[in-house]
Amino acid sequence: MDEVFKALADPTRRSLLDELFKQDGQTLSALEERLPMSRFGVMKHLKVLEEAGLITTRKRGREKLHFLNPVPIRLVHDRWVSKYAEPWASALSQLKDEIEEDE
Amino acid sequence: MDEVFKALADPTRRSLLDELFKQDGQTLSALEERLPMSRFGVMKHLKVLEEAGLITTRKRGREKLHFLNPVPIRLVHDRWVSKYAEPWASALSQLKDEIEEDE
DNA sequence: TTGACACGTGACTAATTAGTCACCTATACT
DNA sequence: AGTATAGGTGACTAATTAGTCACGTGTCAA
Repeated sequence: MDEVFKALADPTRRSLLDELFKQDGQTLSALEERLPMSRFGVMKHLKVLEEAGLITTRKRGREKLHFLNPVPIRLVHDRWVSKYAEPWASALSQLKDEIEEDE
Repeated sequence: MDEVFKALADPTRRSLLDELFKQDGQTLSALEERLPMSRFGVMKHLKVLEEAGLITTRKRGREKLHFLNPVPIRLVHDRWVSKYAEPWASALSQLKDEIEEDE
């Protein structure tokens, strides 16, 4: 769980997920072309994403294909994000309190 | 947005949010007691959370009260998490593919 | 007004992380 | 076989981050 949050903390890794969201199953080389970074940097990020379970991989000959795995994000959503995102109504009352305090 | 993800990446900061979720409006000293960390460490984490907009603060005399703000998490949920969490059905078919591949 | 209390700041150290590179292995193509 | 292509490893540097500490400021209460 912690690994998922840490993996999502980096903008490069989020844009990698975005890339795979646009087109799933891309190779390392394909992903490298789209990022302003060396192949090795991309590799490292992909490794972090894979260890967090956010992507899965499959080998096809000498290529490695990368696939998005929505499961961990779903878990983060269910166990964590929804818990804090739900009190939406209370946010409004809190906003009201803040405005009142400025007076 | 990036600040929110980075703020959520640290387990200490997530547990601070948990603490405020249990009881909103706690002071620095109160939060410090619950964590195995010096006051200064907690202060730093609270600062990160505040700059990400995840908490808001209010002064009461010499105390500083900390309040949970669900808005940024809601934005993360709406703009980002839901995008990846929704393809739940596709996860199942992906799982199926993986099982087949192991054969 | 003295002393205790709650919080804040800047400097510092230690640990983690991002990114690159030289070099290597495995697959493909002719 | 020989060469190009796709990916992998370990070591290294630079940047970021976590955590602590000495010291300072504002507030309360006798």
